Amino acid sequence: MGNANRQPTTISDIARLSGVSKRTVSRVINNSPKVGKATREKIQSVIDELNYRPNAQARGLAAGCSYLLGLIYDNPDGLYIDEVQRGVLSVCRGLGYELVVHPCDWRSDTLTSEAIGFVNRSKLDGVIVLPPISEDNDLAGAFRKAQVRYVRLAAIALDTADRVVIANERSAVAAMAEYLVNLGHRRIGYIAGPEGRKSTRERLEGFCDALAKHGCAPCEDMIARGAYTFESGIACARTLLERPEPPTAIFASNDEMAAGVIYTAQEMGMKVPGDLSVAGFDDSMLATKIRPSLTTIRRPVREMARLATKKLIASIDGREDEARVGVFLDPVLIIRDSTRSIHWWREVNSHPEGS
Amino acid sequence: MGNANRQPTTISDIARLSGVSKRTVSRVINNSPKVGKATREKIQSVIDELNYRPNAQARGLAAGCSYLLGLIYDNPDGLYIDEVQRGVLSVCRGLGYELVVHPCDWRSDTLTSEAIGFVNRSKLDGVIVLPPISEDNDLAGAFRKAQVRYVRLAAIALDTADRVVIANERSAVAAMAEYLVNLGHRRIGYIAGPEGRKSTRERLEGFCDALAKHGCAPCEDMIARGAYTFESGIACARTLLERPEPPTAIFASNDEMAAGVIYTAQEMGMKVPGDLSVAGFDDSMLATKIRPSLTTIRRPVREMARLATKKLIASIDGREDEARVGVFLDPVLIIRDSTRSIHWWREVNSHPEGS
DNA sequence: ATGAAAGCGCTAACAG
DNA sequence: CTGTTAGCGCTTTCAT
Repeated sequence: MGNANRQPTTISDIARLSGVSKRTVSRVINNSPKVGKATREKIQSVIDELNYRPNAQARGLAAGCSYLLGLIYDNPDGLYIDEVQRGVLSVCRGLGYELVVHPCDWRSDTLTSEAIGFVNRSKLDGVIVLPPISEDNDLAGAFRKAQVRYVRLAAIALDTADRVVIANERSAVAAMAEYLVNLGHRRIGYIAGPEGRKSTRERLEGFCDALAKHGCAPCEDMIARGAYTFESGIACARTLLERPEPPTAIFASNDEMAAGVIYTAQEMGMKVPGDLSVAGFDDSMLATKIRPSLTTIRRPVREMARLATKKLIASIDGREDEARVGVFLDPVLIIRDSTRSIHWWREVNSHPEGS
Repeated sequence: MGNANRQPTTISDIARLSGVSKRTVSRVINNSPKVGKATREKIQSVIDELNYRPNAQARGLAAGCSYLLGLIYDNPDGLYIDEVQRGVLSVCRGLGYELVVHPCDWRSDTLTSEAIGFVNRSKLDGVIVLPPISEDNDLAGAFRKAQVRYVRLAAIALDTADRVVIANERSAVAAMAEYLVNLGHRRIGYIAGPEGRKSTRERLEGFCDALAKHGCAPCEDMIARGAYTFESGIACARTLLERPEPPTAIFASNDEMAAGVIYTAQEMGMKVPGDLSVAGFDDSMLATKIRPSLTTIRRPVREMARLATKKLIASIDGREDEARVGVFLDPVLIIRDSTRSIHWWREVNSHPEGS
């Protein structure tokens, strides 16, 4: 009160008003243990009273860091991005980090140099990389060479434990396969994502392996290749359903395509789930807003983002051991109205007999 | 070549290697005109050769800026957020600015102090504020008092021209009203958003005024109050459709609620658009993925974000006149399959007779 | 047109 | 436990 100065408070003000040196104030700011209790409290009270906040630029310049994290992605799914950002920020809060976002073009030849430039320009302390860019090992290599800390979100183990957080999609799709088999389905269609992504293969293999394990011949001609779009879901559904022996269930590897499948089936006069069970992947906003609501798989996106951020900050702080804990997170199978037992009126026993 | 040093190049390196002082290098970096042509070229060549990039932290600390913009919002719609971010970044690119994101809680009592803290901590050069927080005049006032530059995205003119970009929602909903009237509808239901937001009122008034202008008694008992959710759309639709004289068309003030209306109508055995026309607002991803596809209104979100960013940076650069140009952007009416003439088999003449 | 020198606000040896 | 003293890399008066 009184000196309502326009100039923001600095560490020198705090030092002067507390009757100590800047060094000691600095210690309090940085939670150094080597400060007397009384001194610390005195300083803290002055800090609180003036609502002092250290200047991150100056801090960074002196300490060689920025308290800035970066988020690098080329993913058209705004909901996924938003979810990740909120997860990241939920752990940044209180740790004093801020998040700088960087959507970019996966296919650009300058992806790597741009990414490095992004990090250097703002002196980012670390970056989190989202799929599908996270699958780019060249980029990861460039980061390592440039001494840029990073953590990737992925579906498979493509880096060391301190640099990756993995949604165990293989086990998730396996659970889906089992679920469908237990519902009595034997002819099960699969709509894959675009080629070239590792997670596409991971989901497909995981699904087929699980089917095989349950005695269903791996689904060779029951596989269609989509593009993660509604329209491609329609096209693939048509292909699958026009076969002489059409599937009784279709698992599309994302919700948009699954929505396309339901639409197509209904257009063709089939009832979902009566004549055809349909399942998706993502638990997107679509899942509960189409009829029937969609059985799907939900990745713990926000949790993954939180974990990735914790790892990254642990690594920045030099707590390398902590940066290594926790890698795999399990997606969960969400059963809604688009799937049904093939003989639902008979009450199928759904206990798996093997294992 | 040769001195592949791990230390990043600094301005001093450039100065030494070019045989000039740091001051002159600084002039070149900042495009000062007062540098001899020969000197400039010499320095530039050294800069290029070493691929030197000035340290943004140091630059900011010395110059009192950060080349960082902030984005403040409390909006659950991830797609909207993502769209805005991409818009903002598309103009940041090349101007050397980065974007720091800050989702927060609208209702928190500490919203203002947190927002100011956010800006001060990272010494942001300016912030863009999204609805509904952008409607908070206390926050805006606090920003002005704290000398924080900002631009708000909004639906009404709640600030000076250099501080706001407006989607003309009033004219957009008026166009929708006109469209529905021209289809022959007279009993038109309206599902409003939650109270307390100015844009809620703006849309409602704009719609009713337009109806009145076309001779439809303003829709008093045809108005239901939703919450921008699918479920609330269902509830409101039920209310509206169970009236003795149900509407022949319903305009829901966002797509989610419109989807709920379509769902409910179909549940009740009505055909959309045969028995009931339905329209939404947002052109969300839902719009093309439900059946029938949704007639709706699309705001130029990305364009608004771009314009807001241009204004903000113009203001930062002191080009105040430039910061004032362009305020209103027009949403567009998108006609799909969920609306139809009330007498569609008769070929209604859709030319408005007034005007 | 160019340079010398004083900081921006903070951290970090290195004493004491 | 606390203070002194240099910088971090850049901008910016003020001279020349």
